[in-house]
Amino acid sequence: MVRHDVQTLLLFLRACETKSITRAASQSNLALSAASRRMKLLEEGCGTVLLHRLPYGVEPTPAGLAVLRYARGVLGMNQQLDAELADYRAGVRGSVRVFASSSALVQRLAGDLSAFARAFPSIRLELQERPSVEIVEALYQKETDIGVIVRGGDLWQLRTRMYAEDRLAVVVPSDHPLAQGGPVAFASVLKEELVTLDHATAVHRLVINQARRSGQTPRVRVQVRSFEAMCQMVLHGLGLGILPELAAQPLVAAFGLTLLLLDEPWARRELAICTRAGDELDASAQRLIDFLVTRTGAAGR
Amino acid sequence: MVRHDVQTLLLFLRACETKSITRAASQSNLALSAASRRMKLLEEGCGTVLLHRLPYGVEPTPAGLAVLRYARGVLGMNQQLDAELADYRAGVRGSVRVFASSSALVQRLAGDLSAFARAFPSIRLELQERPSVEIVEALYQKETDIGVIVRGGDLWQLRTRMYAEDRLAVVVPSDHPLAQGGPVAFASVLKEELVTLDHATAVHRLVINQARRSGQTPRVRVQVRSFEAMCQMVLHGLGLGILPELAAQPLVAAFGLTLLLLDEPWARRELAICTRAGDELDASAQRLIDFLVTRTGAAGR
DNA sequence: AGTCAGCCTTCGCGGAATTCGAAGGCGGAA
DNA sequence: TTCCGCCTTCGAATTCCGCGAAGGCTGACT
Repeated sequence: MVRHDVQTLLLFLRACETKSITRAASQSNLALSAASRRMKLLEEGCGTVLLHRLPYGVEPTPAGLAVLRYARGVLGMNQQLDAELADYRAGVRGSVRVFASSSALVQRLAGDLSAFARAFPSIRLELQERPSVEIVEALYQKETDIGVIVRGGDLWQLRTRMYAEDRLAVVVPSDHPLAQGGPVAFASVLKEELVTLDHATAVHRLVINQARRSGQTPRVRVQVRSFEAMCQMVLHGLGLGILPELAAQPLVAAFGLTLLLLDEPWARRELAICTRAGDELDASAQRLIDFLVTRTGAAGR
Repeated sequence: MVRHDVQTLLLFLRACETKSITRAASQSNLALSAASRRMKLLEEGCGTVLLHRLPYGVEPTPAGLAVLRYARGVLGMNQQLDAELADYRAGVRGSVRVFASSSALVQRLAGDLSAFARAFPSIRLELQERPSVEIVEALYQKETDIGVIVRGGDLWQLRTRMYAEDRLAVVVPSDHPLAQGGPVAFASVLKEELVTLDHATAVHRLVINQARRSGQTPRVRVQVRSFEAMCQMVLHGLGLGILPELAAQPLVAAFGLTLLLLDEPWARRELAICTRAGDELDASAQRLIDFLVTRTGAAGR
C-alpha cells in the first residue's frame, strides 16, 4: 500500500504540471526544501524515480505518469466528495443516486425530481443520464440506487414499478410534405432518411426492431447523441427524427419544426422505476420512490 | 479540499466495516486512542459527523457513507497503482493501455501481445476487453492509448490501421442436421433459434443488420456475455451461435461442437488498430503499433 | 442496586516527522 | 569566468502523532 496524503499528491501534480518543484512548492505555500523532501519521500514510498531532474526543472518518468494519473483520479474524487460534504454540512440528511434514460429525464422525471428536492430539501439527489441498458448494468454494479428506464430488455433480479407512459413521435421540417396531415404511419416515415440516436438507446432499438418487423431497413444518414442535436439535423434537412413526444415538444417549438404523433401501438412505451430486488432501500430512496409513484397516480395523464 | 491520508481512509473503512473503532484500531495496529483521534480529525476536516456513536459501536451517517464510497475508490486506485509500480520497480520503462474487442482479443491479439511482452519485457501492457463502441468512446476520453476494434461504426477523428481479418462462423451441436454439409447459408441459420451476445457487441450488430437486410427476424432465446458461455448454451441445445471463426476453433474443439463457416461476403470483418488522430503517441505505444502491423504483414493469412 | 464489561473520548508526555532558512552542487548562458 | 536558476542536503525549531491512563456512558448480569 503506497502511503501518501492529499497534500503530497497535489504537490506532485503541480510539480508535473509546472515542470518545477520550485513553482509547485510556492503554489502549495511550502519552502522549496520541504517540497523537495516530500517528493523524495514519495519516490521512496513508490520504490522508483518519479521525476527526471533536468537542468531546467523536472519531468515525470513513465512511473511518474502512472502516479500522475492516480493523483488526478484521487484529487478529482476528492473534489466531488467536497461538494457532497458541503451539502451535508448544509443540513442534508440522506442521499439517493438516480440514473435515468434521456427519455425519462426529459419528460416527467426532471420535473418530479425538482419537486421532490423542494419537498425534501434535506435529501441529496445525484442524477446521471444514461442509456437504459447501462442503467440496468449500473444497478447490478450498485453504482446507483434507483434507475428509471424504458421497459424492453431483461430486467432479471430487478424490482420495477410503473412510472409513466411515453409515445414516440416524428419530427419533420415544417415545409415537409408529411407536415400537413395529423398522425403518420411508420411505413411512410421509413421511406425517408432518418436521423437517429446512438445505437445503445432504447428509442433506437425500438425503431430498428419495428422496421425489421415490417421487413424494411431504415435509411440512416446521421447519428447524433442528444435530442437537441437531432432537431438541429432535422432542421437542416438531413432527415426525419424519431423521439419521445414529451421530449420533443419544447424542442420542436424552439426550432420551428413540426411534430407528428406515431399512432401505432408499438410506439407506446413504459417508463419504469427499477431497484435491485434483493436489497432493502434506505429511507431516502424509499421516500423518493413513494413520491414518484404517487405523482404517477396524481399527475399522470 | 479534504485533507486525508491513506492510513486514515483505511482506518475509517475498517471502522465502518467492523462497526467498531476498537477493532479498526487493532486491525491497523493502532492504539484505540490514536484511532479515535484520527476519526475525530477526519470529521473535523469534513465538517460533519461521519460516524454515529452507539452503545455497541459506530455506524456511518449518510455523510459517512459518502466518505466511505470515496475511501473505497481511493484505496482501490491505490492498489492498482501499487501493482503498476511493482512493474516499474522490476525495470519496466514505459506503459501502453490497450482496449480490445473480444473478437480481436481471442484471435490474433492475445498471441501478438504476449509476443510483444516477451520481445519488450520492459514495456508494461495494460489490456482491457470492451465492446468496439465503448472502445471508440474510451479513445476520445483518453482512457486508453490504443484500441483494437471491429470496423463498422463512426471512426471520426481516429487514425486506423488495418490489423487482421476475421470471418464469422456458426457453432452447432455435432448431432444437428446442419452439421453435415460444409459452409452454410445465413438464411438457413436464421431459421433456427440463436444464442447471441450482448447488444453492444459488433458481432451482434452485424448479425442483426444482415438478418434485417434479408427481411427476417432472428429468433433469440438466450443472450450471453462471452464466447465460452455461448458454446455452453449451444452444447445444451438452446440454439445456434454465431461468432468469429478463430475465436471459435479452440472452444469448439473443447466442447465437442461443430463449426460451420459462413461463406458470405458480409461475414468478413476487418479488425483495425485505432488511435486518436491528433495526439502523438509516446515511444512505447508507437513500438507496439509497429510490432502489430509488422506481424500483420509477416504472419497474416 | 451494584458491579462488570465493552466502547469511545480526553489528556499529558515523549519521540518522530515536518518545516524552514542557509549552504552547496550542477549545468547552461552571458 | 561568473552568474543564474534549479534541486538537494543539513541542523535547529516546531508541530504532529501515538501511547497509556483515566473517565464517561450504556446495557447486561448478579
